[in-house]
Amino acid sequence: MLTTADHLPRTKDPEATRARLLECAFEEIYRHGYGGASVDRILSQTGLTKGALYHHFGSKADLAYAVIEEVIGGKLDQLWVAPLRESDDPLGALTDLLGGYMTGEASMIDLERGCPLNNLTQELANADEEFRTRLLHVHEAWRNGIATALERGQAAGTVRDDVEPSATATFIVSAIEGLAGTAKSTRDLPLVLAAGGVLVQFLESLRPAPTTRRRPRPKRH
Amino acid sequence: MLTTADHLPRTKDPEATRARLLECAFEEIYRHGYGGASVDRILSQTGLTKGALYHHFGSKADLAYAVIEEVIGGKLDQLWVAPLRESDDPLGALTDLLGGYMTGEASMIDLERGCPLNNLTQELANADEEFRTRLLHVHEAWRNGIATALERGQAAGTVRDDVEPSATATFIVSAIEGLAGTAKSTRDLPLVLAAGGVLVQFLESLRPAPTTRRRPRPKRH
Amino acid sequence: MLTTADHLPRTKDPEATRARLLECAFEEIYRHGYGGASVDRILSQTGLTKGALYHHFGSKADLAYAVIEEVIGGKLDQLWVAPLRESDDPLGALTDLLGGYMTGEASMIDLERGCPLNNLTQELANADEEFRTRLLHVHEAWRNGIATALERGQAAGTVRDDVEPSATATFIVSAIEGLAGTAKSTRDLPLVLAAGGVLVQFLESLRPAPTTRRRPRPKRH
Amino acid sequence: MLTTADHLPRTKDPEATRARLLECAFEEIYRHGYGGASVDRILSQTGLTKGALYHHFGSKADLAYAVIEEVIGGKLDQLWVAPLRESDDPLGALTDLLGGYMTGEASMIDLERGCPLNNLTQELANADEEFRTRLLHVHEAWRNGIATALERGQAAGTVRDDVEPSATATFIVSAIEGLAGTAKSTRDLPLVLAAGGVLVQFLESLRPAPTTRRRPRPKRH
DNA sequence: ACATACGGGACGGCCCGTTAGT
DNA sequence: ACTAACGGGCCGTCCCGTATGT
Repeated sequence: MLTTADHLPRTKDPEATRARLLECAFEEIYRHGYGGASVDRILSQTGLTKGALYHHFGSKADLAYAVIEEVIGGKLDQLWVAPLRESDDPLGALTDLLGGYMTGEASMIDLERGCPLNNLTQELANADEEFRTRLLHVHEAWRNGIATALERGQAAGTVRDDVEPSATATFIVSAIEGLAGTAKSTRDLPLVLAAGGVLVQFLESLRPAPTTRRRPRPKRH
Repeated sequence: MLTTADHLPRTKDPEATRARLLECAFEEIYRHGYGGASVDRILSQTGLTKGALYHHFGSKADLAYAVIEEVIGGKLDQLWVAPLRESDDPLGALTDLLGGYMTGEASMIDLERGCPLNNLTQELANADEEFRTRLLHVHEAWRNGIATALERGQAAGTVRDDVEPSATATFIVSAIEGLAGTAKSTRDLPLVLAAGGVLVQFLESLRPAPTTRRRPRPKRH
Repeated sequence: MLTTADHLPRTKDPEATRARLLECAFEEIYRHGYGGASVDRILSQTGLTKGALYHHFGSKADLAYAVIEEVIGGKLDQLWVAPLRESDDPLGALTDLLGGYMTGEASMIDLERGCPLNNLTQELANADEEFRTRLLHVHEAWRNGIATALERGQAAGTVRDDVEPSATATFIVSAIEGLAGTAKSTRDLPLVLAAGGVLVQFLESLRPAPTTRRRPRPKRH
Repeated sequence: MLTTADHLPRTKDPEATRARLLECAFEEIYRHGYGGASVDRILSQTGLTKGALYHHFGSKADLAYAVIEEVIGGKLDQLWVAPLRESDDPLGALTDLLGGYMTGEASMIDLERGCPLNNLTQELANADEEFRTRLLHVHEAWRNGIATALERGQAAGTVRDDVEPSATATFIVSAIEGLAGTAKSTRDLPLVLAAGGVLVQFLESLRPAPTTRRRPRPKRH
């Protein structure tokens, strides 16, 4: 019998259990969708059993709600919203994010499985009002993050004044989700990159026309 | 007109039976997705039984394959591809289609249920290779239709020469699908219309710069 | 239109159709048992359809009845009963048949699939009285064939007089069927041959004790 | 004896539930074969539901595997193998077993339904390799039990030395199974008893020839 | 906090047989 | 004599949730 060492994942560590359930549930739902996700499969992967799950979450739906808000919402904020908060050049920042995520590995959107947010939205938005609300909040956070950044860009002079932040942000988000869907169905990376290039061109077109003087090309770290 | 009304659902009319199955299956899948679609529900709505379905289609998957190729592919061609085939001004035609479908009733994309093609793509593209292939073909027909129209527009002088038809067509399709997804989750028609307006602006930006003379604004029927 | 040549398997040749159905049905039932036999599979192998089958046979059971009586009964008579009819030395004849069939290829009993008669008996004898009756008739024909041959052997002096023909014939048939079952489960040909050798020894033990003179070893063609 | 009668079917008694499922499944399969056995019928007889079965056994096949190994294997060992283990006179012991089981009620082989082991072997041996393996193990246990007993008999002088234990045991098992099949199809008890008498005669013929003294007729309990 | 046993329902597959038609 | 469309039912699988126990 050990005297201490009680900080390790002991048999009873509700916080860690909950986190493991959330993570595995996210993976399962990402792969198979909500309807296709199997509670038993999640359990067998976590090594837990029914009792544990239904202790932490009231139902499969409750589990999915938490996945949407905590896991997906968290990842989206970290990947797409937070980077914009610090920049005065939202268009450049978005271009960087697009470039990084489409080619890189740290993206929420992978080529084969699409965007988890988009996947769930397509599957559940019109089936269950509760789901739609939660998904909507995540979407709104995304749109608002971009819209706010665009406004800040306008204040900083890196975005044209005649750009409507809300509509444009909505369009940008829609385009990104659409590209993710295209990636998922085609699995044709060059094609998606080319289409992403068109999006970047669109973003560039939102910059103020270069004055006769110098253009205030902002820094991109 | 024939004296005997032989076009009515006679006791044995395999063609009509098949068509009814396809139509009901499309509705069911549109509403609940493929996984959530219930064969029994389709049957009870058509008034047919298992035997009939199993005679015309080997499985639920076969039924869905036919829905994708015949129903969805057919509607998409009719709504989005055919109208472009006759026009030399693809940007104007697309603008009209967007305007008509987003506000109108004849669209494949309704506000609450999204785009059936996109729905199925999100659900099945990475789960089943067979499905992905069929969905891909429909997607390609759409993209190719737009790309070809853009090329024709370039030849006719209504589209800038530096536009890459394939990448741009892919982007346009992605944006449309993305807008449909946004519509589905927000159900906020004004917001979607505004974002659609941004897409229209983008399309306009693909027109050749007006020469010193006047631009040959093409007719829009 | 041909003037003659009407003896070829024309599109309508009920006799040939019936025969094809019987043969395919035998194969299917042999492989999968009666319950596991699929009418549709039989049909697809014959190239015929439901209508043809149910024209010739009233039901799946009727088809199986005909298989039992005509196909199985026929083969059994040809393989096990007819050869005994011409011999005055049933023990020698049975030994030859055993040797030939167990090693040879012309047997009704193949190593992997067992004896079709036995298979059906095990499956159906206690489930359906109608089946039991038909199977019983075939069994009786077999037993009677051997019993009669034993009696003839007794008259000819090649079989001991204290042998009870009926009981002994029943035992012999049982042992053969049992060996077939063992073959089916073990697929161990040497083992089955060895056990068959024991049966042959048993048969030899039924010969009259050799008199002081010479034994009348009968001819085996 | 415990004060609390905890051996009664409490609300949760997985062992008893499993046993009930096995017993009912054995009966159902005995009556209808594996293919004809209905899971729902088993459930309705046990009073349990799908969930319980699926918890204890992964599938209908898994249930049948357990029936073969535990129920049939157990009964066979108890009825045919164990009694031989204590005897130095296997031929006498087998004769007793044959006599007792063929007329008695405690037999695994009843007149109408045949031997459950044989039934399953005929139905499944060539259809499913997994089944064949399990059935083979039970068969082998039976054959080995008799073969070992014959060897012990040879050592004790109750069995002729020129008897090949393995081949003879295989033949005996085959003959018993064959008789069971005959019983099933004829339902003619006198006939089967007479044929069984022939088997007994064969067994007697395996005894050593009586020496000039008297044969040490062994005790039969 | 977590495990095991179990309830109960719904779904897709498949199959046998009939009927309308040729 | 034979085809093809269709009826209608049953089966095994699987799944989510609860109840009981520790």
